[in-house]
Amino acid sequence: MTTPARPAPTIIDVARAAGVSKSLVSLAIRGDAGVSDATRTRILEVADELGYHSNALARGLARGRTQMVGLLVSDLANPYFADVVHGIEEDADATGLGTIIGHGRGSAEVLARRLDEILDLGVDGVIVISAMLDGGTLDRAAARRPVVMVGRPFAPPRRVSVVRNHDEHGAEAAVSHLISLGHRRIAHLASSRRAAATARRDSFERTMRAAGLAPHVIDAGDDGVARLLDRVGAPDGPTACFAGNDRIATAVLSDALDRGLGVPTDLSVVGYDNAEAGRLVRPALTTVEQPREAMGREAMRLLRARIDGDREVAEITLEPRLVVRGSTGPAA
Amino acid sequence: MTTPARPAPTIIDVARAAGVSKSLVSLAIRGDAGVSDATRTRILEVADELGYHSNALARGLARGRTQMVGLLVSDLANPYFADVVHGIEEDADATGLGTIIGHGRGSAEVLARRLDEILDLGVDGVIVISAMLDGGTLDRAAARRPVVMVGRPFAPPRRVSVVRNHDEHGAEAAVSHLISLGHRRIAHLASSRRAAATARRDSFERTMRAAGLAPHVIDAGDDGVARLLDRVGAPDGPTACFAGNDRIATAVLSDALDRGLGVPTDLSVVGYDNAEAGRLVRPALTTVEQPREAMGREAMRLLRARIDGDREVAEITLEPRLVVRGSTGPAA
DNA sequence: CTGAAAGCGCTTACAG
DNA sequence: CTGAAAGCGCTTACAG
Repeated sequence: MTTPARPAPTIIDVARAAGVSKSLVSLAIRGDAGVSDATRTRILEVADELGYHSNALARGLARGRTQMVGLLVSDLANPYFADVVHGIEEDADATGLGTIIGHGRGSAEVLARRLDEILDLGVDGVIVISAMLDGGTLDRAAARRPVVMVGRPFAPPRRVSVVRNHDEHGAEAAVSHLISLGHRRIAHLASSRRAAATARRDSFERTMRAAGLAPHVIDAGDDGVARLLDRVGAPDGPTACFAGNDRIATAVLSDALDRGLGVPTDLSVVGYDNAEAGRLVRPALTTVEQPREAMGREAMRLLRARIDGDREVAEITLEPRLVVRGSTGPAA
Repeated sequence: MTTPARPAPTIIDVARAAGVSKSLVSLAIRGDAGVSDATRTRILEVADELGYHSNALARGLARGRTQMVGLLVSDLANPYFADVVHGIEEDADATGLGTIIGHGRGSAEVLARRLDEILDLGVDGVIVISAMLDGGTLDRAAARRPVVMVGRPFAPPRRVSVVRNHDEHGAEAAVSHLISLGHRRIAHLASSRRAAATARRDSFERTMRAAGLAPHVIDAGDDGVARLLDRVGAPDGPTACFAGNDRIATAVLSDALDRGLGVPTDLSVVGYDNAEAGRLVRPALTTVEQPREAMGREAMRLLRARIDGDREVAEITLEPRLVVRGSTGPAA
């Protein structure tokens, strides 16, 4: 029916209606001391009646600060992001900062574009929850505003603070758990070539060798799950599998059950991430949990410090923990 | 090391460096005709060298348009949103609009706050992917900018366009499927008291009665799943269950298996939403799929029309479809 | 405690 | 094809 035709009331309309100058309205609305209580109350009432909303564009332009931070995520569907964002927003809410989210839809190119758009919008800082962006892109962003990354870059760009989990410790915990259950032929399904995946893989190999066992690594892409399952039950086949993330681990679980293999009787399975799906499947998934909300909170702390003028670039590594459920059991 | 100390170059810096007036720079950057190719090229080169970025705040303030739309979601972790957002962004990308996402974290109050923040930021329109917001809040937003809602409100606010799926048809398809498999004692686990849930429940009851069967409805909250499973196997106990959404359906599945019940031998289960988890669990979940990406695209189409001055408020209902998997089978 | 003035970085008619 | 000027809605010293 109606379009938002009527132009939005401005500070001038409020000033006129309240019979004061526009600077006074500005002060009153921002809660500045030095405006009498009576006047402030009256001005706020008038503003409310008129349906006045402060124009954030004009405010940001005049102040050079928007009190907004941008959150860049590469993939909304991945629940990992939801938890990190939760941690970030808890801190942001408590410190009076607004958050807007930009979404890369799984593409580094789209993500970089969103990053630019959000910087153009004048946010006071940015948290990139993704390891997708290359160093150059991150560094160019960091030249404009403070940038914190949650995740694990290959080489931390000079001007970007990083919050990540200790992938080596997480992988070690997963593999040690399997070894302590008596498994000796353990395969690793590597998730990707990114830094976190590489660290988990390296740690898998080190932990196996330290126990005097031969590490066996399979690339998860290109039918890796099928190739793994083909060998289960063979004389020298694996009795356990450490998957690079929960998505792969749940695929192993589903496909194993579809083949009539028992989990954990024929194959023990460990994932990484503690995704929600791992709690729903049966047997429920043993996995490594990153402290996602804590990572978000730390990232926001670092960003606030940078926004407030701290020049220090930091790197924070948080400890993951093993969550044991039904998908792992004693070796046959 | 370095802070983003150096103030960002403006159109004036570019003008000076290129030896032209600042209005000319503005025209050249926006690709206005009426600037010679040679001049435009030179100006763009200079802008690039200087690392110039157009200030979206200033641009938006001057033009009254930001070419940005706001997307409000109540819960990032729910994959339903990711697909709707995907559809929206496909259209937005193709039509040159940017998108920023505001996140309600499961709270109507937080969501309403984000909605305000994003409107203050001067977006050209808003898509609310949630049925959480009350009519008053939506209507107040619609008084400021065009608003489209994806989901099902109880009473569509006068000024808000709506895109939703046909819950009645979806529920009917689910129940008819069970009836055609020979089930006669079918229970419905109602998910909430919201409009979509109510529509599914009503349709369940109508479909059952039309088939001469007695509808049995259980509130999913408050241990509803346990109360349902307690009765499975009893002489007059249910042999099938239509859950109001996939989250509930997968809980039924997990809990049934934990109790040693067979699915679908002892109990057939149907969900609603086609969430990813339903594909991962075993048996995989039979469910009703909403055309989520299409709903997003339609919402964006409606919003663009409104932004371009169309005053028509529309309501679009898309058809869901049944996805049959392993969790449903013939009645014993 | 209050008001007039300049400025944030851009766009947009309007003259040349 | 190019330049000077006003204005978008706010904030911020600066005088009173």
